[in-house]
Amino acid sequence: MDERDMPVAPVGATRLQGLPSRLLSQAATRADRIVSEGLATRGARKWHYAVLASLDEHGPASQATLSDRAGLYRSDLVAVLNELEEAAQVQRASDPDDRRRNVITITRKGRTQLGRLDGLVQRTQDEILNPLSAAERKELVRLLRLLVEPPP
Amino acid sequence: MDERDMPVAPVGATRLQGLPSRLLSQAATRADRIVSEGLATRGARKWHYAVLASLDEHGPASQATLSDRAGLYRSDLVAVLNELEEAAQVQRASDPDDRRRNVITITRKGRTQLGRLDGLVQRTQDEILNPLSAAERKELVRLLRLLVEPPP
DNA sequence: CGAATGTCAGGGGCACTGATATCG
DNA sequence: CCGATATCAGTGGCCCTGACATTC
Repeated sequence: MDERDMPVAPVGATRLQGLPSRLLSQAATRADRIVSEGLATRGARKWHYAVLASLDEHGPASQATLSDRAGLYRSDLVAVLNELEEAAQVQRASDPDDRRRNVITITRKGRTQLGRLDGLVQRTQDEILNPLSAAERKELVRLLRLLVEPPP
Repeated sequence: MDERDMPVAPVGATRLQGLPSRLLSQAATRADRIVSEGLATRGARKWHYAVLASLDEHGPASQATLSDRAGLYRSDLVAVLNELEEAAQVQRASDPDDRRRNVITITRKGRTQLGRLDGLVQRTQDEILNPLSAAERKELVRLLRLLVEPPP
């Protein structure tokens, strides 16, 4: 080691390495990369998957409710829906009962795509959680849930 | 609830809500926002803190080693150092022993700023981990470490 | 020569903030 | 009038890649 690089402070004292916010960030970045690479092989990104899954599970919805359910901004949802519509995976129809709204519906093609993505995403989760045992995986999910949705 | 928004599929079946990669992403985003807001009150961003802390703990270093230690790209480090140098928190001097390199050194002002940031960051971590007990916090850090640095 | 270093230019995806026109 | 809805425009920070000149 070069003399200029000799530690001036105790080596074990590294604040950064154990900083929860940093660990979260690094883990999330790694996870996101794995998921994104997987989805990219099917021409999708994570919001495409989230929107399709949300539509499949909860049925047709307006863009506002879809935005709430999937967890992305209404403004960002527009572009995602444009792409999904272009791929004929969703249908965008103006709501006759409330002409401010669009009714978004998943199509047959959308369900087919979702089927492909589901298995794919499941495998990416396995890859991400690979270093953890089954019990540790459950515990991690539990803890993350607490961080994300603080219980009332 | 509007009839158009009634669930068509079983409600508990939500794939998204329990997806580890999504939970990681949401938790990291929330954590990052809290940390960033805190640092912003001192005119800093997270990479400023990481670089200052790294310099303080391991001593002066070239940009390449600093990039490795702090965990950001060399190309992105340049701008961060420009800003830290402008604030007189680090010194950038060309290395006489190897004229390709710069030697980055933390200054007195840099240490002062780091002192302020340290307490601040510590409080943000507490806020982030607020829903967890002490034991749960330790466990979360342990699990995240496993995800980030898979043991050999 | 090959390899490392600092720098710049640029893209991509995402979080987030407005403004605006339309409609209930 | 007030509020919600869809849309557009734009910003900022971050991840990441590629190129380049200089120096070892």
